[in-house]
Amino acid sequence: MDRHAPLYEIKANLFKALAHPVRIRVLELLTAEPAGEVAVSELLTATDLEASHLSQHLSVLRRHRVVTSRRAGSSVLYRPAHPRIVDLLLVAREFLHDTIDATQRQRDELTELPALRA
Amino acid sequence: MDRHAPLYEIKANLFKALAHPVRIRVLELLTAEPAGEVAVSELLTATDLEASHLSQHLSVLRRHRVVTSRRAGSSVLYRPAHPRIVDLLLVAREFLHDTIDATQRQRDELTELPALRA
DNA sequence: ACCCGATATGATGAATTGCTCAATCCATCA
DNA sequence: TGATGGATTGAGCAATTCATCATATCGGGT
Repeated sequence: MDRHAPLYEIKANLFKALAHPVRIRVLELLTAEPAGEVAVSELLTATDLEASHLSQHLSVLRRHRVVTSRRAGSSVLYRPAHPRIVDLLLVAREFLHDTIDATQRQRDELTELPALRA
Repeated sequence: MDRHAPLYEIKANLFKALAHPVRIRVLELLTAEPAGEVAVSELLTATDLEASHLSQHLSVLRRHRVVTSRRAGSSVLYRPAHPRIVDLLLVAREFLHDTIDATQRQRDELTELPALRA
């Protein structure tokens, strides 16, 4: 991969790997599963994507070692490659929760004050 | 921003905001500072970028509420907008630490075994 | 061996993002 | 107010990433 690049570049690449709605969706499906493993076929029905399209995103996640896969007969099972990946999603969620709340409050104030003036 | 999009899309956008080496570098400078605040001028000398270039990246970080800024006289100070942002970088670092270690070991094995055969 | 369902890869044009340069804004100080 | 240093914004082109389609691979069953 890019192991010989400066650390901030490697880190940026990791975030790049996560920077797509389909890939986030896949990761959330993987982390939601108690078994920890999900078959491509399940991802396919859950996301309603074209097979090759999903496969390309899975390939990105694999290339960045965010997930690992193993064959089980004719199907392929994916799982998060490391517990920290799950953590990243959780921390992101906490951040967004607080941030969206704050901007919501801000918006509420903005839409409320003019009303009081009327 | 994009508050009315599905959550996985919002999350992807957050990671997009982090998905660039310059922005990672800036965030690391911000989180390294015990004062918690760093002036644009300092970022400028630390990163050795063109002012407008840095400014564009700061703008991305602001737009996604990853950092906040305030004016102090003629200069502008930036800081991480939320403790979770710092956490994201730390978790990413842990993940990369483990992952790079693992691939390094793998590579070592690969380069070692052929040698033994000779 | 052949076929079939499941998954992965490769190539192409479309869309997004990043970089460079010029222009603008904003605060300070003379 | 005019000039100056610090920071931001906007426009145009280059580079990257995405979606779609066609093709290829891999296992399992016949």
